[in-house]
Amino acid sequence: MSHTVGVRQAQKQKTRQALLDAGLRLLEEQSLSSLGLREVTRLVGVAPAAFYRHFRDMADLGVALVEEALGSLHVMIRAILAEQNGDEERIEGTVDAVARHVRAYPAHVRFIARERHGGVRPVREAIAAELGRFVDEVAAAFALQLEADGWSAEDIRMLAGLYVDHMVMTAAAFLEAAPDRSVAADADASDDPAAADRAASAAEARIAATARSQLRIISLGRQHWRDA
Amino acid sequence: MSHTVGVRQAQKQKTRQALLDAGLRLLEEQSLSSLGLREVTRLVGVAPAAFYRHFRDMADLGVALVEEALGSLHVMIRAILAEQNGDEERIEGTVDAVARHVRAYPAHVRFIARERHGGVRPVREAIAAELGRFVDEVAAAFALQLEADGWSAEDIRMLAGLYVDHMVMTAAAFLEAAPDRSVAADADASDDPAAADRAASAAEARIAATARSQLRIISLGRQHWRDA
DNA sequence: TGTACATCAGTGAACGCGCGTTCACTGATGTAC
DNA sequence: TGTACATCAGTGAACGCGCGTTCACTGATGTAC
Repeated sequence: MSHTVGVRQAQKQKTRQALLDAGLRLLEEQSLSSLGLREVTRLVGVAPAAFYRHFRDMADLGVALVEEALGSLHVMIRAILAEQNGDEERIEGTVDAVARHVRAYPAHVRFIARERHGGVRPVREAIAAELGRFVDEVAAAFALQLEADGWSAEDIRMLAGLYVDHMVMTAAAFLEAAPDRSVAADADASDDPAAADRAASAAEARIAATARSQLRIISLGRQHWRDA
Repeated sequence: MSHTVGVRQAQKQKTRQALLDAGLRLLEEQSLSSLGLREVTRLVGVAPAAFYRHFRDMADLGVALVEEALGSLHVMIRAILAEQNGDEERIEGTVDAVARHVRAYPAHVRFIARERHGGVRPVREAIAAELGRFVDEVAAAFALQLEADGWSAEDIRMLAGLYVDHMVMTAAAFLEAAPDRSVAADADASDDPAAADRAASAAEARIAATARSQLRIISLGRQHWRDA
């Protein structure tokens, strides 16, 4: 046990993570291109110059956040793809998993939705690359059953893309339904927080129902693809 | 002809439009929450304080841009919905219309894609409201044929939402394929601009083919919806 | 184990700069008679 | 038509402020012997 990783290195990692956490928190209410270095270091409680020991600039921190955010999503995707039930069960499982993921990591999901088309090129590219890997993964899982049905590799990827895009859109929709606790007075309810929660749950249920129906449409289309 | 609108009012409109144009141009490479008032007035060639004669702040200018950007889209949507050909023709017409729209108004499309989940709440809300109106319009057009087939209003809206979301995603994809002329040295080609154009066209054709296939999947799903 | 030196994460002060906002103003346009 | 006054889009100077970046530094941790 004499050589864990070194006290110094461990402390450095802790500071780095604190910077990422602070950045992610501040990004709930603004976009990356307007996030300030001093804002982040102030929230962590370190000197502004300390930032440079960990990141070249804000774009660099953003790319690190992409990896953090989409790494956890890979875990989720694999769990969904592992389910080998019927179509309806897989649809329910997918929408539930997305809903749970958004509840568990709202800030990460918001960050990805916001910066996917945001103003910082390296971050956009990192997200696009990561989502592309996603599509590959989903396509590989689909290939097992669809190749036997005569699907081309290109069509399988097309279908996988549709699924992944739909998941991202559904995640973003769930996010909009979640109550925004950072705002003192909200317009969409009285100042009763329980009522706001109930309204948010109802909105969530509606989004989930819509997402399931849309996945059913896509699933039906997939089943009849080779007939056409 | 003695009373056009008044010289003063016409001049004011011209300045307002110049501010919107300058803002939109600057937003091609950054997001609204980092766009500066002085940046915009500098590009137009007026004093910073002149901004306040037209907009309360940048969020206000952003909301005005939403109306400008999505107003022109309504025209496009109506044209697509007016086509009364077969499924395959409507799919081709839709994808072509999206491609043409992105070519004609790249900056507007980029702005909507970027700020749809961006860091400025009033702008997000304006975009959501406008896209909602879109969904209504598409749903109304679908209702004509689908109600007769036994579809519920809720399911029609669900399907319309899927179409609109797919169109927005396709538009964003076309945008990424377009050559970025603002960057001096681009990584994805030699410094031969014609080669870059050819690469962009190929990417565009690939995106269009994928989008058409995805619309076919959705269309097939729609046809078999009531069987299930 | 103890000592002498190297490393390097984080400090704190300083810098020049561009920002948003305010204000009293100017002078062309509009209006009343 | 001409005159006297009102309106108001745009000016330009000023303000205080927080920003990103640099630099020589400190002192705890790591390493060699």
